[in-house]
Amino acid sequence: MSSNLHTIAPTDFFKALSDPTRLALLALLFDQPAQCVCDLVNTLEQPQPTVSRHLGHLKRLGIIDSERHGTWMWYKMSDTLPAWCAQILKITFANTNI
Amino acid sequence: MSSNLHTIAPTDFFKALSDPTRLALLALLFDQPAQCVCDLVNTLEQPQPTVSRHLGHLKRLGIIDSERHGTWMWYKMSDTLPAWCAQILKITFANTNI
DNA sequence: TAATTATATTCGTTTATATGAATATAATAT
DNA sequence: ATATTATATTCATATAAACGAATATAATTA
Repeated sequence: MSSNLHTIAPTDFFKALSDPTRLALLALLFDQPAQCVCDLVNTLEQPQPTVSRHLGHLKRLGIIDSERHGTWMWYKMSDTLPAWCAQILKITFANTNI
Repeated sequence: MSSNLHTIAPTDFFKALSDPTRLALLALLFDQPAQCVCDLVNTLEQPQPTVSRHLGHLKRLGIIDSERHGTWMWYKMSDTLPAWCAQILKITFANTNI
């Protein structure tokens, strides 16, 4: 057996998406393979601790994953993200201006 | 011209969906034509002021509409709810246990 | 008009969330 | 070992959300 999908409560998922910084982070990670924190900080023009905390929030929920490469931490969408979560993100980014 | 779709910020929409009571209210209203507050209170077994406040929240955002019939207030999904919002609700209720 | 039923709002308080500033940790290079 | 770079965490505080209890409003009926 391989990818057991992570479960996530809908209210937790929606709360994660209700913060502008977190939603912007997900928009950046959704199409790209992976990005390090410093790139995300540069793109969003938000303080590094702010970005780091929000990434931690998304990771604890199982929405994103991280992988260390030297001093860099690369973040990407979780491989085990439930399909309905991915569908919602896709619809959101296709239909709104984040 | 007819139904101008209401616009709604994604973060506001997701925040609305992040509360269990509000999400349960939307699940009840999503398939049914309309329901009065007392029915929603009975179904959810939550205090009337709590339900009323959450309905007010959803209405201010343009997610639901209300219509008075005598002393009863009937609530239903907004006719001008953006399509992407409706899609997200559909996916959510089809894939999770609210 | 008074009483009743249905719904909405206010008030005070609690709990949760987000943030800036500072600091800690972790890996790498010198 | 020290310095540097990248990232995470802590602390204190500010802001927002949610709730129970009480009260107000609105329509209806007697």
